[in-house]
Amino acid sequence: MSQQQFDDSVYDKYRTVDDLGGWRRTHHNNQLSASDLGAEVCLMGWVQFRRDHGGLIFIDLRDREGLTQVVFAPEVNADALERAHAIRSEYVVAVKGVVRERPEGMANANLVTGQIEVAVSEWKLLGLSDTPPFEIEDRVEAGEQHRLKYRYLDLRRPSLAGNFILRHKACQSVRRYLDGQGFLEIETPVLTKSTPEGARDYLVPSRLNPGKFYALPQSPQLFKQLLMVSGFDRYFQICKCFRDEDLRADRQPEFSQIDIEMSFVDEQMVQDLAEGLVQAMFKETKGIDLPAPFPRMKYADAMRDYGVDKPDLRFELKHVEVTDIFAGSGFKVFAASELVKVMRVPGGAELSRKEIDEYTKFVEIYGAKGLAWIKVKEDEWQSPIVKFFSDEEKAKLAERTGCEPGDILFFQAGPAEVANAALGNLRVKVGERMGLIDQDQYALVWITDFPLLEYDEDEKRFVARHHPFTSAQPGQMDLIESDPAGALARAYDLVLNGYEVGGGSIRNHTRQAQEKMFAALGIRKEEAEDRFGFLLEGLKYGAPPHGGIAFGLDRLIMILTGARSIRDVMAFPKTQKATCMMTEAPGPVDKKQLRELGIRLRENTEDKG
RNA sequence: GGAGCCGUAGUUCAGUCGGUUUAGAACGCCGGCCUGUCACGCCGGAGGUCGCGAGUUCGAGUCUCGUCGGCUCCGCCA
Repeated sequence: MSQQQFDDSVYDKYRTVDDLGGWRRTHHNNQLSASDLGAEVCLMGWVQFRRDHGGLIFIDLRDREGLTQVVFAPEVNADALERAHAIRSEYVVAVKGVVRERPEGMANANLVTGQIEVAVSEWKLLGLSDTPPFEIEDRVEAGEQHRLKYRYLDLRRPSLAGNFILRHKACQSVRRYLDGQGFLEIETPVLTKSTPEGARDYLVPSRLNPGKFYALPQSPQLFKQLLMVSGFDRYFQICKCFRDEDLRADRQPEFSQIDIEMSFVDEQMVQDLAEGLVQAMFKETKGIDLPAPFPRMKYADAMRDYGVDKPDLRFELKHVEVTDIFAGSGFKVFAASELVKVMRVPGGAELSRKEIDEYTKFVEIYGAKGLAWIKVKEDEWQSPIVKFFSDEEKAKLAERTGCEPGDILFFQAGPAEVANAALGNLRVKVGERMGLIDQDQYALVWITDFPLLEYDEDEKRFVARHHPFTSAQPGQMDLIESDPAGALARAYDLVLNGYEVGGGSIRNHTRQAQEKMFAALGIRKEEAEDRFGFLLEGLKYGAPPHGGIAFGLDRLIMILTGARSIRDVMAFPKTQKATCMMTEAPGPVDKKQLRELGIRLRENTEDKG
């Protein structure tokens, strides 16, 4: 018999109750201390551990707050002890008893309640439990497959439960802070209109309008802008957003956003507000005082120094551009490249050949052809490529990088996009390897001055880098036509430890500017009217200058809790194939439902009913 | 759309070059003993479609192909 079994008779035998019988819980399991000695208390919770000594039984009783040891002793109630032999892991019990000090030397320093125990005078079995499919403990991590199928059990683990307690506190701090700043919390529709520009939409068929579909919002962007036209002045919402794209450790198809929009503001005002919000969140969840203002970095500088637009500033390892040094070099690989960058890693000469080979494989993921390197030794440069360099090139390289014996230099050469991505991501990997990352540090930075547009090779047109409602920087509106790639946006991202945790912009608040933007994106007038007509219409009637920001709540909580995945801060997350292991969503639907919606499935598509 | 890692007892894993018995360990589970444990301890026990399907081979947990599932990443994510 692998699983413990029980039937209805167990309820009778151990006197399971159907209700509380008037019992009232007096404390959570983290609350009792030496100051409660002698108090008569009633605790309820789940059985974490049972230590049955025959004549004496200890149970660690768990609830979401913590553990308390309760003891069944014959001198207190022999009958209660006798019945307690049947208690098993995860049974739900209620106990009544007196708080008493543990015997001399028996305190448990690992437990908040370790000074005391509750001597059980009476207890009730409130619920039985099968043996759980995995042990509900922080020490043992079950496979994700099991954890997601039995998510409600996984959520009992203190570390995971703690993530949600922190998440709750963070949300409350946001609401308190924004309320104090004069914001109104207003809800926007979840059933809305598909505006296929950007991510794929989740579609919802309309029964009353056969052949037509709602879309779930990728963000409440247009609604919040129109709330500014309404005159609400300052709006926020903690809302679900939906994007039908592939998943990552930090990306789920439905996720939560702290969505903010403000009227009569510029970039500085939105950023000031955002900094105050993040400060409040850190203070109230972790007790951390973040210094403000957060540093600013231009997009172009981030790309130049770090190769990515979301640099992890907990450590240095800046890139150095050396394209010019090798412009006419005899080393053709470098000479012919659009961009040549070097990353000096202090002390990196200790890296083994095996590690360098792994890094080479790593950068190939980003399209790099290879990974050139130089180990700087006292009297020589050890490297497979240095023999191709002239003395002048070597001298300039040494001067530009400031390299010293014991360092390693990593090179990337190629198209700028590839070289940046490869060396930028390698930077993080090497930073971890060299122990440069302080896990307790929170490095925030605003990335500003993004390009407004970028060329999309697949669509053969320019697309908005942020979104099409972002305004161009003052005086740059005309660039949209003359030099689309050169125009800068009034957009800003907030980056925390290498994660984009927020992004926003000042919007186009005139119809003219917005129409010009659509034109630059190759969206015809009729098309713009069809898709965004309600926005353009709204902008006709006195739209105030406005802008805002949206924070990725899940990512923020992930970083605050130190979770490795966004899934660990979402109660019921989806798998990489966007399915739910617990409910088995998405699932087939009845033919009747489809008929009502006017939808017919392809012959080979699975259905039922 | 693509690349990589993984799938063996309820769970977490080990399983060497394809060959030694009945595929192991730990935890959990079941039974017994136990009055100061706290991941209690001691004794005993049960528990396996090696994800699934083909193939190679005298012989497959191990090799090959396919397939399903989980994870990480590239593309994608205004």
